[in-house]
Amino acid sequence: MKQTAPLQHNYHHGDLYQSLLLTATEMIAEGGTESLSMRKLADRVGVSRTAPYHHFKDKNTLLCAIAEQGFERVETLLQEVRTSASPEPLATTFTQYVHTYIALAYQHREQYDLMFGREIWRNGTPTNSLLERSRQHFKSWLSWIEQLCQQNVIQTGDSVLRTAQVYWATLHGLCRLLNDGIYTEQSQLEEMANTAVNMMLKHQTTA
Amino acid sequence: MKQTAPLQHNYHHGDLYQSLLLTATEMIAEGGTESLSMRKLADRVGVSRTAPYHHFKDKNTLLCAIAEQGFERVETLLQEVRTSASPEPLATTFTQYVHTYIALAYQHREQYDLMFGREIWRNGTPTNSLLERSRQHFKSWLSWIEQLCQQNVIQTGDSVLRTAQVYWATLHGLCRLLNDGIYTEQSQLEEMANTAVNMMLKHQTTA
DNA sequence: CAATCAATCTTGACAGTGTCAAAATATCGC
DNA sequence: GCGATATTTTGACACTGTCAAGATTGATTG
Repeated sequence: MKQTAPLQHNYHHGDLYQSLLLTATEMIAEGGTESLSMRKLADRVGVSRTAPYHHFKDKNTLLCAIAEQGFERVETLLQEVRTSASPEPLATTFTQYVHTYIALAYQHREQYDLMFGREIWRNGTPTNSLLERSRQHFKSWLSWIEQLCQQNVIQTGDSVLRTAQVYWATLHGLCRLLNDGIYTEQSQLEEMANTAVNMMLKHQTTA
Repeated sequence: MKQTAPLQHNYHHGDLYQSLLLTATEMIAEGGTESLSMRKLADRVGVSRTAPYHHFKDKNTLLCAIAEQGFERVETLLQEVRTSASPEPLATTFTQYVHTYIALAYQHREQYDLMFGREIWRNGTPTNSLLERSRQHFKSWLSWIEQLCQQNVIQTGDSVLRTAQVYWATLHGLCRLLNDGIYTEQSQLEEMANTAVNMMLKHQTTA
């Protein structure tokens, strides 16, 4: 509420909340979720072990906040792609999105793992805020697939919902396969993305 | 080497190796990888904390052994399906395999997560034995996809390798989506599997 | 300005983890 | 039975998340 408060050190540390979020994201990017301990984080930020607990109830809550930012990023990407009045045909736009999505997941692999990993969704408890944002993102995706179906870019005999689920699963599966380094490497990324797009767009085509 | 040794307690404990493997698998099935600690495992088997370390160098090694058994299971499934001289058309066989695979992944969800999760593939170090077996399984999958391509059950303009990778990614993505409880529930499993199969089999069909 | 109150941060503590080193024990080949 | 070897145990260490109690700081009110 106070906007005129002097920046920096308006309290003990300043904006510790943001500082924690930022540093934690860095640490995760460097060495994954496991390399992030609340104690090391506090150390790196320069506060005592338990200081973070006044800004994040849990380690889980902190992780949820980071995951949430990841969802914001992909949501932004999706919206940008959808609203960009590109002269390209919609199929091309879709293809580009797939490539960008996979590239993004690879670029922020650790955060991506966090977004969909068991750390939050199985062990931990997703924050309401995170739940909402992730659901909203899937709705955006669903809505786009619906549009693509209506405009005959995607032709499927199955329901839009199922199609959206399976298509996203394909995308997600590719990302995991890549991120986990199983059966493949990043160099094959482009080709695999193209193959995936072919599979999706030519799904039940009659010509 | 000794086959005639009296069963049970031929040493301190008996066949501790197998006992550990079995109990650990149980514990994982019950509460996931995180609920398995070396100490609790030792407790449950009835030995001291560090006894397991004479049979498994690491917790990592133990986990790899469990994951390996998972790969053995799916490999067995794949071989059975392929060699069963079914009167059904190959497309039907493929569809059945997809359903069974997903069902299996769901039934042994924690073990499945272990097989492909970051616990082993990122944090830990996959055992040579595990590496080999997982690679061999992908080869089997690749070989099947190749066969299906040759017999025109799958029609794709892309390379067999890329097709196999993307198809497996789709399958895997579905399993994760399901296992992690993101965007979907098990009740939608059948339909989603069908949608996925449709997408794969009608990939670039001309009729 | 002084006093109160709440927000923030620190120190101490606890139970839990993986795993190494050294000591104890049991089994087997001779 | 003896010595070697495989197996198990006890003790210890550094690390984790997080709770409770106390100390410090900032904002608020009189």
